[in-house]
Amino acid sequence: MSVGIRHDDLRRRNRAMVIAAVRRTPQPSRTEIAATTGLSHSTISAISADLIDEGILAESKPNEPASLKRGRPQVGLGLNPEAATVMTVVLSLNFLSVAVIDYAGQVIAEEQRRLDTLTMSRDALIGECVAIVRRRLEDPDLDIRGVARIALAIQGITDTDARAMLWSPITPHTDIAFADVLEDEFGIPATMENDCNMMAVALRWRDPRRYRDDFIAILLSHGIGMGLVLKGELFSGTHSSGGEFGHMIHRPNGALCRCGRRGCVEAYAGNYAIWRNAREMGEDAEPVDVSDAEMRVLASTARERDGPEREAYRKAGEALGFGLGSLFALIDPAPVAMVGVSAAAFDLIEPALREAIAQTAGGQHSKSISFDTEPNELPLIREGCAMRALTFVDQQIFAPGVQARAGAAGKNVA
Amino acid sequence: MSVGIRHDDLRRRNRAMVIAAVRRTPQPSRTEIAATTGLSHSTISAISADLIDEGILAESKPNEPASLKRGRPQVGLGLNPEAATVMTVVLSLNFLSVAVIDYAGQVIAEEQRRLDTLTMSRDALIGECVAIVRRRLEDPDLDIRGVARIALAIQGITDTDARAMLWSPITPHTDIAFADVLEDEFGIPATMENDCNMMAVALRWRDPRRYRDDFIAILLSHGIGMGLVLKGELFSGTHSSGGEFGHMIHRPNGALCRCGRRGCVEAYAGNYAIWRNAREMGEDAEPVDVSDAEMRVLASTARERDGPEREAYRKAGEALGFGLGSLFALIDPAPVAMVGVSAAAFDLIEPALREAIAQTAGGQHSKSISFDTEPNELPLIREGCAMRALTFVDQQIFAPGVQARAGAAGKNVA
DNA sequence: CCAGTTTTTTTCGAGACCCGGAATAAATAA
DNA sequence: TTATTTATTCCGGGTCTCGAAAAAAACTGG
Repeated sequence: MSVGIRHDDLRRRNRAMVIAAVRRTPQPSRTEIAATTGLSHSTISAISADLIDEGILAESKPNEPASLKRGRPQVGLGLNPEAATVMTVVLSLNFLSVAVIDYAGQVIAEEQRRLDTLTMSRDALIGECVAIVRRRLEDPDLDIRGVARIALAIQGITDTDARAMLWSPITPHTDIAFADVLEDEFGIPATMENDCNMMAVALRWRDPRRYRDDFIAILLSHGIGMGLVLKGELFSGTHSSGGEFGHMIHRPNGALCRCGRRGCVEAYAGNYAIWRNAREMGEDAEPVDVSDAEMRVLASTARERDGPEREAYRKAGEALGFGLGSLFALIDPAPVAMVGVSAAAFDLIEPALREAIAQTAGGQHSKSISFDTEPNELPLIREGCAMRALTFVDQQIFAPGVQARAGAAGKNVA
Repeated sequence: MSVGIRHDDLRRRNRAMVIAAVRRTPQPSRTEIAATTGLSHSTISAISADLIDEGILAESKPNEPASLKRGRPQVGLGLNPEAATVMTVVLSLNFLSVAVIDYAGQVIAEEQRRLDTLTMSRDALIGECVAIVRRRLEDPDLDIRGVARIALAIQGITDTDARAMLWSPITPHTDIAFADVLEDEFGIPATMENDCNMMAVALRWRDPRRYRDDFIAILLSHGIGMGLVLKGELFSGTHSSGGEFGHMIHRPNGALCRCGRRGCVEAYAGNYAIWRNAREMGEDAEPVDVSDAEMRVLASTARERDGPEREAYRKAGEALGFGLGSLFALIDPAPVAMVGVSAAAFDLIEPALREAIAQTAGGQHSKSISFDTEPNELPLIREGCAMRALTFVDQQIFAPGVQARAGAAGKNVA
């Protein structure tokens, strides 16, 4: 049941909109902001004066007088880097990394650590996360007046409220409320995000032209994950982070998947699936970890000669193609970004993928569907987390009067 | 790029909210409205006074003084039936039906017609629609001061802007901009809706408890269609009405589908698919029309004895189950309503469906997924159209200041 | 170099809206 | 009849946005 707009909401929303406009565009002038938001010049003037007073925005120095135009030169507004700080925590297989980011989005400190996530106890895993955050918070080199928000990303399924990890391939433990743990420990609002969703968020900030309102980010790694932006909003399931593209059914009762079921897309296109097909181990072979280096060797072998390696990539392409076809039947085609180590082998995957997709209802214009590749997922995930945390700060801290707690409240704007 | 909230938007939105509150609840008092919208009593009082002045709302007579409570009795507000009129046009296989609905949602006139949609020329089909609308508009018995909006529903794919039918199984013609045709002809705003989406809208109005924020309506008829509500909003594709559940891939290179491709869910669960399996005609048999009566006979045969009929329903259940499993992998499980003639045979479908869904990632709690059945789709579609048209009137006509044109503007609130 | 032109930004007054609290209205209970 | 309770309206105050006008800050050109 949607709620009425109270009078004081008005200013709050318009403030948030101004901040968002400044974050989106490099150095917008007040006039530009007025144009994009549709508000009057006077309003923008008043709001930006407030924001500058509060130290959230700053006028940029007229260092570039390359105006060339006639009238009064417009003065650009920028985010004040010192207005706030956020922290990102990315937890992936055997790897934990945190970064401290200033309000303008620059990394000001980071730390990375290898650990054995698969065998660690639940408490040890949580403990490592808490410890690494604490080390960054207490770093004497840094004058962190206060971290305003922490965004964690993990490979796996998270809940809709962005509080907890429900299930993850990197650890045998389930239902860990990381967000609550960090909030209780440090008193800083935190959210728990899905890695592929963060990839999608990052892609949108990196290239808003290509990744605007509707697009798909697919992680081709050990498992297959997806982040989906529809109508400008990050898509999530009704209870969980959803978008488990890798576990759509490709062939009923087909190959054994890491999730224990059969016939999932991942059971044909995940690293372990490509590996066992290339080694002709059979579709029921127990999923094993394959290093990125091994996958790269596999890909070059497949490029060199026609053999089981090439066939394995073909099968992966087929599974991805039919899966995408089914997805497109539901949401219509959209630009796709392939991310992760197997994205570097997309040349081996693409032919079979396109052939499969052309046989589906969603693939009617399969020629026009465009794919982009990005072999390295980690930087994307970190960037996405940073933007997500900063966006929360924009909306909640600097546009006061709204209840905190992420997820439901914050309308998943990517 | 979202736009700022201007000062005059505020009243407009809050007016729309009050109207929505009155439409949702039977006879809410001003106090109740204040509670549900979160606005103050004074504001609600002012807005409702305006709306009553304008003839949009009306105070209900205190015909039921069954107050039982102590203080001043609350006076209920209701929609003034004469405030406006809308028209629904439902176009299905060989059948055209229109209804005139008052502002309170009561049918005040209707007309139905059989026609041979499959063989009609494009112009004849459009002509019939225009003619039947014209007859209702010019009906001398009716004092229609003006129809404020027309909602058309058609079986098939429509575009995101709700202007045109892109493809439909009921006619060989494609890309008919019905909404534009009617707007040009009568000067009344019109939208073109997908039949299954309207089913979902209607279900939500009929039973808001069960069908609240997330649910699925599946049409089991000649073809398989779906209407999907996620997070309280009607789901649509990026370009088309989307949600083509029937054309998700069940078995790559499997049975021949009406759409010309192979292995779609519909090729196992559509009426024609069940029919050809029951008759053991093979999966490549050309799809044929099967009457509802014939399907009912088939279902009772399947109930009586174990044979190809029962096996056909089992296969349908399996396809629907794996399809739902894939869908649930993407959106998480949600309540499902099965609508249409084969919903009456859901007892034959359900066992295989549940078995299949249990083998998928989305079906983890398959026991708890609840199915409801409704054998008759037409009344649902009509109701959905009526509510859709009325909601548009609520938002656009009576809360002025917003650009007309449906689709994009009107945020698909179900 | 200074007045005119152009463009951006700020200022100011007016109007609209919402809110809280007080006042009023309309019923029941005693 | 009076007290009590609940619903609705009225009123004063505060805040917001807007449009128009003024001010600011450049450039242009004689």
